[in-house]
Amino acid sequence: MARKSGSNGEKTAKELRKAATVLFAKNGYAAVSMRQIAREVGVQAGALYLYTPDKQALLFDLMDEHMQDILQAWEGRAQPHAITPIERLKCFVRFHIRFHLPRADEVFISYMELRNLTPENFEVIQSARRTYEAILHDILSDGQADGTFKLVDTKVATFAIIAMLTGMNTWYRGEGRLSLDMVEDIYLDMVLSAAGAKR
Amino acid sequence: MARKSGSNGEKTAKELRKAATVLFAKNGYAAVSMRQIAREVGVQAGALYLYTPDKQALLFDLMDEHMQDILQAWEGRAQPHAITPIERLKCFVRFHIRFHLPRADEVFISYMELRNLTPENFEVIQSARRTYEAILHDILSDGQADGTFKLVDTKVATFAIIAMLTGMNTWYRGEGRLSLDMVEDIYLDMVLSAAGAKR
DNA sequence: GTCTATACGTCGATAGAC
DNA sequence: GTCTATCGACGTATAGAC
Repeated sequence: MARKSGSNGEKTAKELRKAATVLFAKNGYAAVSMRQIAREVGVQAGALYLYTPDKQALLFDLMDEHMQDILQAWEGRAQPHAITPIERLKCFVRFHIRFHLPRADEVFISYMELRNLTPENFEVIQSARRTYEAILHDILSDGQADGTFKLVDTKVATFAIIAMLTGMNTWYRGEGRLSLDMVEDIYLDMVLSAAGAKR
Repeated sequence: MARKSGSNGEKTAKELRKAATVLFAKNGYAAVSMRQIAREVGVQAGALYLYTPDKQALLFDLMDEHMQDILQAWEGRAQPHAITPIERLKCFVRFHIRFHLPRADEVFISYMELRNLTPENFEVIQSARRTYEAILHDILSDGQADGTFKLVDTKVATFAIIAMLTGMNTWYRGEGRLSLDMVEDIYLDMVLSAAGAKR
């Protein structure tokens, strides 16, 4: 990375976020130093403090932005109001996969670095996560009520389905034998079956 | 923790492993210092190096022992040879849940601290994990072959089911509204349905 | 906006007394 | 088997020059 000169504030701010995301995901928040991040950005460590009050705020901002992005992306998705629970569930599964897969680093951080947040910051992120889980839970509850789904417990099913879907990030790489469309169909099939819906 | 005097080697060794497990799980390997661990054990930091050559070996030993424990527990489980794929799958799900739930710290470490292993140590742990995943994959393949299961892809299903089951560790606490037996039944139901098996 | 220099603490690991 | 003392490196964060 070459040194910069002159005014680069906006660009540096963006590069800082990107470098921190990559390094935190790869090595973990606690194992990454501000000096490492600065080296990646191409500035000295002290200059980073023009863009973040401290390292903790940097982590929190990355996680908070990620959670806000998810919720906003869901609100503004293409299909605003599917009719049946089964269509809504399909819509959710596709959304989850398509949103999470291209953001492997952000997803990884948001799951792995929860324990490195201060209690106050932790609560904010957890609250956003609960909001997201509630989206799926509402779908399952509605489908359960009208007989579309046959679940023993909708709350457990919410956790199970999200864990199953997010787990894809740990193994899927675009270069493998399966295209994104194929994987999407495979997970759709398993989720609908797990929910007790006929296909 | 009270100070010790006299010969306590064996006891200290065990306490070291326990303290490291708890602290690594709670705060992360990189964020925990040898001094913290020593304080928990009740000795000075230097004394820890009688029991481990360095911090990395300590992490690896914990993870390796955990993986070996899983594999040995599976080999020596009560039901040595179930007949049908469906019974074998039920057996696996019950085993996974019953083994992982009481070992929340070890499971957490084994998933979260992979990136803090040296490449050589990482390969050892990954190999053990693949061995474990192959157990489930064999069951799914056999059931697929004889028509018991209806899966689009048994490899993806292996990842999906393990992620779903292990995800339980992130939310289940014994004090909630659901007993272990109930949760086991809920997950059994979802796994069998996801595999396309009739109940 | 970025640099250099630095304060000050803590880290992993070792040496040698007991 | 454990202690105290210590080494050299590195951590976050700040101050002040340019």
